[in-house]
Amino acid sequence: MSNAPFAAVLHLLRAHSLLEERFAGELASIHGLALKDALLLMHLARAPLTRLSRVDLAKRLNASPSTITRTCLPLEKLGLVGREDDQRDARLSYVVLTDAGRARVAEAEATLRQKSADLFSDRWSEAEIATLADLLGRLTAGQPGRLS
Amino acid sequence: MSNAPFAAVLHLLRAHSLLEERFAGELASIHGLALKDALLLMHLARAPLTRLSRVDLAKRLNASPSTITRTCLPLEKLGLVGREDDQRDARLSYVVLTDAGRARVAEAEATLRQKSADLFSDRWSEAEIATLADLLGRLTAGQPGRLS
DNA sequence: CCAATATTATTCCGAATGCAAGCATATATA
DNA sequence: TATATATGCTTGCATTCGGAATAATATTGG
Repeated sequence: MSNAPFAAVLHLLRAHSLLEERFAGELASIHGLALKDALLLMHLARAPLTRLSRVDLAKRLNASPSTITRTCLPLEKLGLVGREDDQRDARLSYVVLTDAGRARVAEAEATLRQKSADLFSDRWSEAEIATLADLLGRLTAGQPGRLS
Repeated sequence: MSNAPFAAVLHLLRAHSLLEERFAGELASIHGLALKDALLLMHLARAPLTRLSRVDLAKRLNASPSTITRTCLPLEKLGLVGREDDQRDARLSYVVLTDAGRARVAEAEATLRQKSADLFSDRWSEAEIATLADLLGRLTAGQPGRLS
């Protein structure tokens, strides 16, 4: 039996811890956003009309609807997202990115890009990074919530 | 500017969500262990004398010492781990794997290996899986808490 | 048209976590 | 030796999260 799948999973779990440690702090101190906040805003920024329903956000973020509700509350107070009711379905209330939110997520994303680059700055060739991105992308192919 | 580092990070975050979703449920229902419990036991199983101090466990699991204390409590009640005081340093209290813990972690690890293999059962060559494991391993090289 | 079911969002509650504080012990320094 | 500092662990507190229950609305099937 091959050991590679198990090793890949264990290393992925460890790498995730590393990312949280390296990214969360600076993202919060510079932009006032938790990593999950930034990901939420990034999903909005990439959505048509820069808005999504809460269940849609929940699926993309692998979170429960209650988490989305609570996560959005502070973002609303900060004026980064707003609410829009659907004309045809009174149950839906979209989370929509405001202009301030658009600006903030652009800044946060720039920081994330920079820190992502830093992560590979040592002993990584461009081809290796691309291979890693490709393989990880295949792992989540067909999943909702792809964020490119 | 290359987009590969950012794509790799985003895909890694997504892949981690996928793992949690696919692994946590079955691991809990079959073995009565959360994923973090299993990882803790696996670290113990690989340690000399199958025991580690709590701060050591905290570093390896990227958790706070208080989390380790509280995580170990139920495992103690289940008889999977025990306590051992250090002869020379009265501050230390090792978490040591019991025989029951050794058996349980072996079962859980077998399940994890199987589910890891399942994760790549479609459209993945052995070489690709090995490459992914290798690249992820390089990402966490030099970090504490490597688990192979 | 009406009843049954499904969907969306929110709130409540229990579980898990980190930080800060506190306690006990060990090490370093004067 | 005596004091100051560092280390290991635990506990209290605040925060975050998911699941269940709830409420409002929509859809489906008779």
